[in-house]
Amino acid sequence: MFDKILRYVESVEKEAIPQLSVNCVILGFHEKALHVVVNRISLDSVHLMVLPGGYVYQKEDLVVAMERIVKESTGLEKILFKQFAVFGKASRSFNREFTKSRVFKSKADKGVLDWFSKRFVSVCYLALVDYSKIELRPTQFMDGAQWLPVNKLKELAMDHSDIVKSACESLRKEMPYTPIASNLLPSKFTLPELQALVESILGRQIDRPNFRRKILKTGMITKIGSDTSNKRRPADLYAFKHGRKTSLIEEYRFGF
Amino acid sequence: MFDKILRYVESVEKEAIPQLSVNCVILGFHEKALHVVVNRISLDSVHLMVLPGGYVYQKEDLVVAMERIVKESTGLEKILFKQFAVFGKASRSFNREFTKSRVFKSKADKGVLDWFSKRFVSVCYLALVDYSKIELRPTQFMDGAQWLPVNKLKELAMDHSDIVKSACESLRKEMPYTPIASNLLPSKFTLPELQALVESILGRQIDRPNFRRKILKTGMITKIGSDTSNKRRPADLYAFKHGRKTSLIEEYRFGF
DNA sequence: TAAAATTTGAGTCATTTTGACTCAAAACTA
DNA sequence: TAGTTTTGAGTCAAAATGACTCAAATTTTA
Repeated sequence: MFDKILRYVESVEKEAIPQLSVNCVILGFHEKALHVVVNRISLDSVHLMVLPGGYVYQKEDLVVAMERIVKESTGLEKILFKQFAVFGKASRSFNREFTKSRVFKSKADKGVLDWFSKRFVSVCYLALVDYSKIELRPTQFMDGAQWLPVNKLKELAMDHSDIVKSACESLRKEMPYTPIASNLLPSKFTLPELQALVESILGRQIDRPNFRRKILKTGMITKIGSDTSNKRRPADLYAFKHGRKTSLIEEYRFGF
Repeated sequence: MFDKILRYVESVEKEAIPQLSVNCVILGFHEKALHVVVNRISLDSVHLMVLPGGYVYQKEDLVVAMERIVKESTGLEKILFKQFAVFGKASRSFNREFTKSRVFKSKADKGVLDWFSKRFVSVCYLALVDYSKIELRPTQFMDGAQWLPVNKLKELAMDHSDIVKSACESLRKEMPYTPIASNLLPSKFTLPELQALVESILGRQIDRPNFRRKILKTGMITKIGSDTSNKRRPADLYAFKHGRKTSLIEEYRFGF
């Protein structure tokens, strides 16, 4: 069991930059809450919750590695992303996860222990995707990715919980400058939906009439029809004027 | 000549994370312009202009490596810094600098060529320092660091010019949220001095009376006396209320 | 030595933006 | 049909903004 993984890891390592990894905080918006894609690694009865990530191949651009990793987990290409942090403490390895587990203790051979003790520097990206367009894919040695709401996030392995926190911080900071939301919503949406998204990113409530006034004045969205609705009074439908973005460009300024 | 360098590099490499480097964009403010610290590597008659940088040792935190590099070039500790980008294209090496130079072509042995062809992923930090407190130090194999104004920057080696540009972009974005300036100015300064700094970061002029009004309303600075002056009407002296910062915390909000 | 020029500090004012509201319309509920 | 919920539209006082003018303090120059 461990042998198989170890052989796989070692074969990948040969073509990759050693001790360097990419981790992706893939964020989507669902039921009025930000969600993040988390993978579960199962080794016998031990389960590690980790962010999607991996090595960077020698002949692969860093960004291409990131896009490959996002595609592996979500199937999506041409996503909006941002490099927001690098985690690189000297003590940064899976060693703690390894040694605190009895299963690892008993069954592990030296090779696995070595790999789990290896120091990694991780370049972290956040990726914003349309929740409704995703079909999560199990990847090799991962028994299924899943969406978890970021605010009620369980403990992830190593420092991956910190990475998610840092990603949300970064998103919140970027918010006032960019039409970020266009990548987290379906192409057609209502103002209340957009407001719920902005509120969940900023982490605070916004007065509804004021939100409407401000967001419309930026000129970043256009009304494209009515209705769709389900409950109560039908809401107007809007779309971002320039569609989805794949890079963060300062175009509009607004602050809440 | 090359042998000596090669032996040095190889000895460092053994204790360091391979193919990973840290580069620092050390910024200071002088004569109404942002300046950046640049090192000159001389190998025979070939001169490379590069940003201060280096390896990360296996037992060294990433941030500690960055601080070590800044200290090597400027002598300063406890500086304000920010990780702002990672440069990691697959083609990223000094190979071009190597092959385009006749001196390298004729004299180089295989070891040097190999090192210069090695792909590096560089984690980039910007560091904000008080220009007046710096004494630039020559480091090993570097014949002297120097301050260069960022807007009339000559071509640096590899992609280091792009790194500087990216750093300035990042600084401009951070500006409205943080008392950044406190680390780029002497502890006592006049409002016109502060304004010149802010203008050089934002890259545009600001109305003087309006600047005064806004900056005072944030409450981040206090008047601590008069005069010092040199020319014309003496200006009031100010200091940042909470001194210098070593981390970027959102405390004040203002936008120009 | 007085007038001019330069730099800094202080103030005005119309316009815009903001934040906290109310109110009505359109649907569903019961 | 009355009540509830959700969305869209509007009001209004206070604050912020941008474009100004003007006076004070100093040096320059004539």
